[in-house]
Amino acid sequence: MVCKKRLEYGFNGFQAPFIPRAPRSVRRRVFPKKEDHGQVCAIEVLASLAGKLLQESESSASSNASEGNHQPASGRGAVEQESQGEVKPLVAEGVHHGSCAESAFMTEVVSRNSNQKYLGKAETDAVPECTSVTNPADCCKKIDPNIKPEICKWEDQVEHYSNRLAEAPKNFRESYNNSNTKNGFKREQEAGSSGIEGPSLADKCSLKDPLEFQVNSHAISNSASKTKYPCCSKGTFPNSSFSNYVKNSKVGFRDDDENFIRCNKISIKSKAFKPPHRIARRRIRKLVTSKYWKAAPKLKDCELSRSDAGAKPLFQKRKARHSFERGHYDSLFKRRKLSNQCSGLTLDGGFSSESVSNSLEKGTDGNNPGSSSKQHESKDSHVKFSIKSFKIPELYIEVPETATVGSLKRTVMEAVMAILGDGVHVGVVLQGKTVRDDNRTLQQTGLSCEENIDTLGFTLEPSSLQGSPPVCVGDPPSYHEPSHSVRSPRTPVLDSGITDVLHDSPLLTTPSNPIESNHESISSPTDMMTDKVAADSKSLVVVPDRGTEPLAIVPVTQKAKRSELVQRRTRRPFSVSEVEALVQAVEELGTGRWRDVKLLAFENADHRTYVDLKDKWKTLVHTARISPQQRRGEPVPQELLDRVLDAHAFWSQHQGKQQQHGKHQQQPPATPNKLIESSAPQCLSVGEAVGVIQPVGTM
DNA sequence: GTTAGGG
DNA sequence: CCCTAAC
Repeated sequence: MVCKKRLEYGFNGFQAPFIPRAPRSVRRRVFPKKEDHGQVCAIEVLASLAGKLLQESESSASSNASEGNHQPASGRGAVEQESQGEVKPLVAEGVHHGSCAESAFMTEVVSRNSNQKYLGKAETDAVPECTSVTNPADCCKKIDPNIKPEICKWEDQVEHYSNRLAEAPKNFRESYNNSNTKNGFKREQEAGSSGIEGPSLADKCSLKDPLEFQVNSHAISNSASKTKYPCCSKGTFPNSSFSNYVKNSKVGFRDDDENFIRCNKISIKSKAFKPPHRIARRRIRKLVTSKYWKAAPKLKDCELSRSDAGAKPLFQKRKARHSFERGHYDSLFKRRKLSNQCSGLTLDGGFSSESVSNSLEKGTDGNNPGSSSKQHESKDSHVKFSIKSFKIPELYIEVPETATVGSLKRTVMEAVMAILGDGVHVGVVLQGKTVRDDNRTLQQTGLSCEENIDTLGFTLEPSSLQGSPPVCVGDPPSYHEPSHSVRSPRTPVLDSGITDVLHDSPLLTTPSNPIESNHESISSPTDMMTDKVAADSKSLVVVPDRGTEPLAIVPVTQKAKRSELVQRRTRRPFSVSEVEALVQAVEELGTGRWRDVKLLAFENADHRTYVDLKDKWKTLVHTARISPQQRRGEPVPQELLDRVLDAHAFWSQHQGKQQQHGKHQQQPPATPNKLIESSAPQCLSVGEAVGVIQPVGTM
């Protein structure tokens, strides 16, 4: 009996005050091509709001509120939901995650110019754009009509730069290296002169100014990663407001500054573009200090801006990295996988969470914190809902007694993300029945009458639920990335999924964009959620041990293990120049000295470990041996492959490991002719070799 | 911490 | 790329 005693937790739901925004990688799956925007935003709006409320009112009484359990309503932050989402979709989509809901909310509220109280804190955190508009109503007016055209332009722009990026990744690197830190590919130039590179790097460089590039790329990255479009036209914000915006460092939409870059051609140092959302996250970061936090964001940052050239901070702590992205894939996979395996459901069918209770409020705000939702019929016939939180009910997890709290958190997080991973829709339940007709008005539905308040509930429904089996929490086999073929071959730097995002976006059709910058949004949801779970322990209910009951639970030990080991690094195909450098280094140092190879040719490419180089060499050798037709990925010049074979043959037959003997060149069967020409005197001692090469790329 | 090799 | 065994 290896079975350890396990603790089962009935996850009666937890509050999700923050926007459980899934990482892009997931989001793209979550909202693929569908017209989900409206719904998505609805969730975010609601969730965001809930967050606000939660923050303001410490009331925790609602934790386990189940259907019908309504409590006094909070005085602030009611989400106004019009008959049918009007402004919401577009506006919200134009905003960037974290602030999405808020801003959407704000916009809506402001636009209506009513019920200031609803602004509450959100107001200050929300973005200023709309406030810069004299007449709030105008804001929305301007937004809607302009979005389309803006999108188009934006698209063009994105594509434009995307193409430029795609065609000159090395140029960028060079530019970057030349103008910035010492980072870079030491032997880039050397490689370029080897003839393998073809046209000189400089020639191909179409970017005159590195700065410009950075700014632009930044803009691109933002847009690309978001797959969203500007919420306001350039005409919406005067420059002044922009500068203010920057100065004040308010939480806001990144789109805004991007808009300015794009529309007004303002040349600002990239520094000025510290993503507002990052600022926004600050407060979150204060609350959540997870290891995931520290690692992921920075990592991404670097990867994005520095391409594959030396990026110091990269991969320093591989183990510590937690790419939410991957985790999501895992979750997704898990979910799908499990849904087929588990007979017992972990999630209450349909995931319908009566996590949102509600209450109706009359003419005035009750100001009673603690309610999950409130309904209010105001004079202007607006029904107001205040949803304090959504809960995910019926989530069962099981962990060993010896599991750590951290693993518990992760387990819960994974379970939750598995659920949210595919995207959720908001469902409305009235009197126990799901209201499916989206076209009915609240009035028609009976959502405007007090009598029904007690029986009104919002649910989170997996977008892909439709008749799908229940979701289970478990630990599926390791996740495998989709084959590369699925991905755009033009995504050289990161395959973070942006490509897919773009593809999936009904609004942006840019083929690909190697840049991504939405890092911080990647891990935050996780942490927030996990953190929340921990904090709101009330939502965790220990479920009596059910013994043999097949709850489809998987030992957390494995899960934990997986979670902690983080996920795969983003794949980063070697560029030809890198291969060239690798080949040359190996020619000089031989195989078996990967660390030296690394130091020699990839010292500044922190994302390439010596193991990577070794592996690459391995694949290179393999590639060189197979027919060109069987090769995939960026074609490696035959010349290089030849050199690979030569060098490999040479070193493999010369105890390559310690070419120390200095005499190993004594008639190497495959005397690497090229090896000789290539600059690597076979008799060169390590020291010499290094001495010769080291200086080359130093700069 | 490095290497070598299997996965 | 990851993971591990074996230095």
